[in-house]
Amino acid sequence: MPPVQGRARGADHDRGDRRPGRAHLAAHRGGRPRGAVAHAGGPPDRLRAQRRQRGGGGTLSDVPYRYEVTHPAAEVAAGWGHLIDGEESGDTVSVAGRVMLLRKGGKVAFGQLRDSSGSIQLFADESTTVRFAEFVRLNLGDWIGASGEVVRTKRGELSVKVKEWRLLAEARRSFGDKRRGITDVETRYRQREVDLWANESTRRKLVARGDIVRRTRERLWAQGFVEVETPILHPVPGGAEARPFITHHNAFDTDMYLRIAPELYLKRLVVGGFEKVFEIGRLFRNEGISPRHNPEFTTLELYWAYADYTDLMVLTEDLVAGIALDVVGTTVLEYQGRPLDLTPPWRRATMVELIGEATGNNVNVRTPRDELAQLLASTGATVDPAWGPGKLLAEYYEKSTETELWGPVFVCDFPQEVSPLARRHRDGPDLVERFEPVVAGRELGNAFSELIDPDEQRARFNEQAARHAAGDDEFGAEVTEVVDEEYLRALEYGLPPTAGLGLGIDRLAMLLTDSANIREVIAFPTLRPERPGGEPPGG
RNA sequence: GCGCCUCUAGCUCAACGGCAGAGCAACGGACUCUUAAUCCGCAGGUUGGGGGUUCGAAUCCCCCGGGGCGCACCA
Repeated sequence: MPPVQGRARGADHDRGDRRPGRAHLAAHRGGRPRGAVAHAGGPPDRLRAQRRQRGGGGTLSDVPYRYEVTHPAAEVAAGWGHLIDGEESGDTVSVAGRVMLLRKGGKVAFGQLRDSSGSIQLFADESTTVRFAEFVRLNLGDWIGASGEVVRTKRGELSVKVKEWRLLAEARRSFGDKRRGITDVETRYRQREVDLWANESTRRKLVARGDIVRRTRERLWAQGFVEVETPILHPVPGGAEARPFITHHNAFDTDMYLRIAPELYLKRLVVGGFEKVFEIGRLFRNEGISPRHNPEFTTLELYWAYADYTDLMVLTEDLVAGIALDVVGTTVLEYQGRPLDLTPPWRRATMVELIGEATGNNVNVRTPRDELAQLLASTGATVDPAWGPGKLLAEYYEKSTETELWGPVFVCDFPQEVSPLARRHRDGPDLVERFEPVVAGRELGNAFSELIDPDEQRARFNEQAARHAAGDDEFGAEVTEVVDEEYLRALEYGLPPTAGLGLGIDRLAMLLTDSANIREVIAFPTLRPERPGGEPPGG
C-alpha cells in the first residue's frame, strides 16, 4: 500500500501536490522506502541546486580537474601566527576544503574553511575577490579552493584574503545543525561521511585506529617479526570456535568459509621456517552483534618459535603499553571515567586464583563436576549437560569474574577442555599454558604455548568433531568438516616449541580512544542493510 | 533470538489527549572586520508505517519496521 501511494505522488509531482519535497523523494528514489526515509537523508536540496543554476558559473561542469594547494589549513596557522591584528603578510597561499561557516556582511564575507589538517578563515571582499556575488552564495558544506594573501583581520583572525577561488564540489545535502552537528547514532554509522564533518571525535578515533595499526607493525618489524598474509577463504573453519560465514566458489563448486582465525595457516608458516611471523587482518564471525562485537573485526596474530607463553606476556604488555605511548602519549589512561594504568609489568594470576578473589569460591578444574555446574547455574547461566569440568570452570570464570577485572591482568592457565590448540601445562595435566590479557572487564586477546604434538592435536580435533556431530553447534550445523587435515599434516613435519598471540585491534582501539562501542572505532560498522524487506522493487 | 527504551521539518529539539512549534540550514533581502555574526521576509510535516480506542491521537492501545541499551553467543 505505501509504495502505491509513493508512485501516485511521484507521478503527479509536477502539479498540484502541496508537498513537492515528498513527491520529489518518491520520484528520485523510485518508491518510498519504509521506515528508513529520514535516515536515508531525504532528497538532495532542490532549492540549493536551483540557486546554484541561477547564480551561473558555479555548476559542477565548471569544476576544475585539479586544484593546486600550497598549504594545509594548519600550516597557514602555524606559519603566519606572528601576524598582528590588521597585518598583511604579502604572502600568497592557496588552500582547499569544505566551507563550514559563512558570515556575509554586505561587501565583505567571512568563511571558515576546513580541511583534514584543521580550519582557516577565508576573508572575501567585494573589491578584491573574484565573483564575490557568487562567493557569498556558497552553501555550508561546499568544497572550494581559494588563494590569496595571508592576513590577520582587524578583529584578530588569521585569514586567507581570497582573491581567486573555485568551486570544487557543491554540497547538495546539508551537514546538519552547525552547532550540534548530528547526534543520531544510526545516521552517524550509516553516513560516516557526514559524521566525519559533523563530529570531530569521529575523525580523531579513526585516525587513532590507523595509528595503532601502524605502530603495531613498526614495533613488531623492529623486533624481527615478518608480516605475512594468509587466506581469508578457508576450506575448513578452524583456529577458533565460532560460526563462520559461508560463501561459494563457483569454479571449484565448493563452499568456503570466511576465516574465523588465521591461526592454523600462521603456524604452518612456522613449520615452514618463519620463526617470528605476524598478520594483521580481518576476521569474520557469524555471531551476534553487540557494543563489543562486530561481525568483521581486526586482529593481530603473531607466532614466535622457541618461545613460550611467558615470553608472550612480556611482549604483550610491552607492545600494548608502547602503542599507548605512541598514540595517546601515556600509559596512564582513563577509560569510561575510571583510571587505567597500562604501565608494565602487568599482574599475572591464574584463572583459579582470580575466581577465588572475585567469588570467594575455592574451585579448580578438579572440583567435582556437579559442584561446578551448580556454581555456574547460580550465576543464571544455562548449563549444558555435555560440558565437562573444564568448560564449566571457564564458563564460571567468564560469568563471575572476568567482567569484574579492571586490570590489566594476565589471566593464566585455562582448562585444556576449552583450549584445543594450546599445549598442556608443564605443571599439570588438565590445564594448558594459556593466558588472556584482560582490561576493563574484557579480553583484549588470547595467547598460549602452542600444542605441537600432531597425535594429541588429532585427538583434540576428533573430540571437537564428535561434539559437532552430536549437535553442539559451536561451528554451526551448516559446517560439514571441522578437522583440518592440512594442518595436522603440517604438524607432522614438525612445529618447534612456539608461542602464539592474538590481539583484538578493535578492542585496543576502543581502549585507547575511550570508546564504549566498537562501532566508534570502525569506519563502517556492520548494520542491517537500508531499505528493509517488504518494499516491492520498481516502486 | 529475548527484554527495556526510542523514532516529530534537512539537522538539533519542543508540544505528552484539544490549532504541530522553535533554533540552526535552506530560500528572498539588508548590512564594509565577522567569530554559533545580526536584522527583515518566505518556505519547509501522512509526527517511522499500518490498525484500533476517542467527539478529538504526535500523545493511549495493538501489529510491523528502523535504531539504541541490556541479556544470550562471541573476541
